[in-house]
Amino acid sequence: MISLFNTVHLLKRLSKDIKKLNIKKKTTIKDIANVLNISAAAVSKALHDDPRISEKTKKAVRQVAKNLNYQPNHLASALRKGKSHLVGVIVPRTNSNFFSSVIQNIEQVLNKEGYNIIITQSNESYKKECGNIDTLLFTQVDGIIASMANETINLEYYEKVKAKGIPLILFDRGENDLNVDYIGINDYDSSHVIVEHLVNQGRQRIAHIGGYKRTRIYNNRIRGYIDALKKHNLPIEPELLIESSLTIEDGRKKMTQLLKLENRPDAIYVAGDYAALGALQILNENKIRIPDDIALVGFGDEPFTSMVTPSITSINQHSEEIGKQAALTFLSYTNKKQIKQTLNKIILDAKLVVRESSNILLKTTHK
Amino acid sequence: MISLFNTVHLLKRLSKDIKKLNIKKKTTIKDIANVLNISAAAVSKALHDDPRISEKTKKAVRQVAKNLNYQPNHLASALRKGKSHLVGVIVPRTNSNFFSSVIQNIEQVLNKEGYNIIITQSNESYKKECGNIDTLLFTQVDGIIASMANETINLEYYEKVKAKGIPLILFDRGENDLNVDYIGINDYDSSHVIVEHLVNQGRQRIAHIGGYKRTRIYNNRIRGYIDALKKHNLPIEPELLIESSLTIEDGRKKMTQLLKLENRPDAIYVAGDYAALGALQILNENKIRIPDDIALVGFGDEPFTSMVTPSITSINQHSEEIGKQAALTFLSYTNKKQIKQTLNKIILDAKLVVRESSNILLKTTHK
DNA sequence: AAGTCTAGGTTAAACGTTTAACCAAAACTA
DNA sequence: TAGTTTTGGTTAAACGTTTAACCTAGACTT
Repeated sequence: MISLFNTVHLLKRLSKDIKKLNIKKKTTIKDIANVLNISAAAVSKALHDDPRISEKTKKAVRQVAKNLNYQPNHLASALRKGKSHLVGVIVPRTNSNFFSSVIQNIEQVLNKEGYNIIITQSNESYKKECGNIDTLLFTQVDGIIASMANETINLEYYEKVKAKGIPLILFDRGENDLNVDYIGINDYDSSHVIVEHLVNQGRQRIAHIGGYKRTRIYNNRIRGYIDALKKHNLPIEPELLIESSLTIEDGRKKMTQLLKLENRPDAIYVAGDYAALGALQILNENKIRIPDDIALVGFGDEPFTSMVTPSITSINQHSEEIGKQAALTFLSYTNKKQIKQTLNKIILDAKLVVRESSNILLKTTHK
Repeated sequence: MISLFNTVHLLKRLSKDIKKLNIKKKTTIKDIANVLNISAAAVSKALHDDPRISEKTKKAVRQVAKNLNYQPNHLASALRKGKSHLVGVIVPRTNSNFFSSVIQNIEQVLNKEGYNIIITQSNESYKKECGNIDTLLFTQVDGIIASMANETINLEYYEKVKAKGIPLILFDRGENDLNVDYIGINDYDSSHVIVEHLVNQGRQRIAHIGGYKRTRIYNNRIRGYIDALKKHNLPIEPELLIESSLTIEDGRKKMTQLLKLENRPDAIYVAGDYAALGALQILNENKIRIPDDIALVGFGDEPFTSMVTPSITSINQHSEEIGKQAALTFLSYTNKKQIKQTLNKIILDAKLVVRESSNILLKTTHK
């Protein structure tokens, strides 16, 4: 009996020892503690520069940590502290200069503070977006920075995030009803700037291919367009105001539609660069001179606006600034223990980048 | 004395109770256990469909979990199991159709298996890339899928990943020396396909604006270009083979350089779409007819290749397939306990997408 | 000399799961 | 009927940190 017991016991010990030898276990705080003959707690404190640990010990700990190639186990500390130091980011797609630039800037700011980001794409689908939110909550992110899908109307899922008590920050595509922080550009004013520019170029019949009215930002652009026309005493004609999904294809379709009008516009303001590109293609294909016959203005300042012929005038949305501000807004919550969203709307002024498609002087110039 | 003790004790209890009441603590496995009067372990097993738990109990557990809105704490299970279920992805930038599409497909495949991805960008900088790797290792990712920066020559950091014993999978930009899995297209063959196409179009002097020779994929494209010329008995002239950083600007520069030649080429094969765009701009600005005077072929099938005038023939790199295969390759390691990278190179055949810039017949056609 | 600080730690519990090892009762076996 | 399986769990330890609470030796007071 004893012998059997001993054998079993021995085997157990043996397997444990083998494990120790074979699998190069990652070094932990305990390993450091063992080497220095102090407690693990002391090591933890030393690494966090706690005032109750002597400078001598701290130095020793740091040295041994380096020697053993110690990498703190982020999961353990996250579990203990109840914070994952992960921030979720939801965008319609990364494959757009605007979003990828925003993300890059969010990352830059957050990395400095020890946060990492998890990027997810909604592909403009509400369903996918809900899935993204679930995934992020499951991963225990400490906050979510999002730009909503075009489709999203139901805010239930976002309320869920708020209910969890983790900070939620929206940018570009947001909703006032949610009562959370928002960073974006002044869409209403941008329309004014564009109309003003076109009027200065001598245009009188300005059409607008806008986004979905139900999406707040596009609605603002439409309102801005209308008010700006009023301001300049230009007629507001329903046939010149078209709602679009703003894809390339739809841009082509809506432009074709405008060309069929008896009284054609002499300028088109498109609420998105991709649709503006579609419009440009149709104009080119129909040998309509840009901007001589019809001027064209897009929105978003996507890189391709300067690549196509003629290059397209567009609105720069300050993606860098938006990303930075979004990250900073998140960080402003991390200190406070009691999370209480105090509304914080940051509205940036957009910048018009004038290119060939709306400026006759630029047309003939070639670098 | 007793009274003081009691007071202190009471205060402690009180504060604990207040905490319980006030802060809506997330429901844990224990809460479910309490409700059902079973052990936490049983709940855990029930949720994982362990055969040793009765169907009745499982149902009850699932029901209570739902009622209490239970969300498993990913950090805790990750800590316990030693896996974070996070996969790191490193790309030069997300702001390119190729990479963003690869990422999207990686995500799709991994999400299904319960993995999330952390995307980081190197911006083609070796230094940033090292930082990315450190960050990912710190976050305890279970694996890394990467496409290396142009700059990267020193493989020390990647060796570090291998040393940690976590799977490393490279795509597009990889290095044979690392001896890890790789998924990419056949660059050498792609060059053959392109040259073949141009020869079929009657071209005799084919130039190549290539990438850096030290980067394996660009080197392969160059070798393919040379061998294909040989195969068709076309002369190999050093002045027609140019090394470039493949940015738009450099594309412009190198194209300008080619136009200065006494004996101009009648076709240009550019190893990247952005540089091809730069070349296109120069050709357009110089009123050189494309493809009549000079045909143009790019590489990468970026969306803008079909947006510009004329549209640019290019090579589609199967980003979807690359992403999927990379994810699947990672997953193939997650089952095995002993991680032993068994070389697994997946080389896909690329597809030539012929557009106006290299096909006279298409030139006049408009959809 | 007795009391009080202070420096520099130590101890032990906790974060929420998972899992190896154990166990009691019921059901089967021969 | 005694022994063996099976069923359906339970217990307790472990993952690596953090942190509140405690401790001790020496220095400082008065």
